[in-house]
Amino acid sequence: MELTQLEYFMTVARLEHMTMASKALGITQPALSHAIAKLENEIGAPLFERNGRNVKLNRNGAMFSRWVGKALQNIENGVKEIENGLIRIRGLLLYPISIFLALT
Amino acid sequence: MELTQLEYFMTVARLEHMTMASKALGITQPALSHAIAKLENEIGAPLFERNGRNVKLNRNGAMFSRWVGKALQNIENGVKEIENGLIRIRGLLLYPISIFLALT
DNA sequence: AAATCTTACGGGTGACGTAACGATC
DNA sequence: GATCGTTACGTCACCCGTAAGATTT
Repeated sequence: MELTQLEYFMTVARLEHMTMASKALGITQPALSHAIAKLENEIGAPLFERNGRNVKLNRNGAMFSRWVGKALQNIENGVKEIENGLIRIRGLLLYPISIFLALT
Repeated sequence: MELTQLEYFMTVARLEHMTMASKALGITQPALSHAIAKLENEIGAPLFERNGRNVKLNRNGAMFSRWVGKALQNIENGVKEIENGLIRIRGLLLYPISIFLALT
């Protein structure tokens, strides 16, 4: 299980449509279909209901998406916190002067 | 950024030692070193302090590890919830009877 | 010199794209 | 028959392992 898979999963979950999700993600739809199938395989249970025309989260998928949403949010927060803590001067990432002084 | 990278990161953060972490993860140490460097590159800032002899989380790494820990926990919870909600009969994953009855 | 991390480089696996198929309305 | 999802298959990128280099004690 990898983060790309999980982002694919969240996009399909939100749009409930493989083709549209694949376009939103910038990959082809077979690739997306395959990735979702692989994820379901790894989890050991299907996450969507297929009725031939569209896809929709089933009970497991709904539960899982809540946790995955939190996980992706946490990672995003972590990255943001680092980005906010640094300042960029002439292409170099440096600590703000205030923090630098506090550390020395 | 991928989940494997993040698990590598957490292991190195915990053990503060590339070689031991690589053994714990079952990969070679150059591979781990490379993976960590790649992660730091993607984030845009170093996450560890190197003093030639060992590695230790720096300020950014410490912040980031807190968020990543939460994220990995979230994903683990999601998988667990699915596993606990299902019962396995003759190789098939099925809802427990109680849930099945509640839905019908 | 021993231990540790980093850089260089080559090979095998897997993700993705194109094509063909299946199914539903 | 049009639209959408799945399966088949080949290619290219990337991860990892082996080897060599750099650095600290």
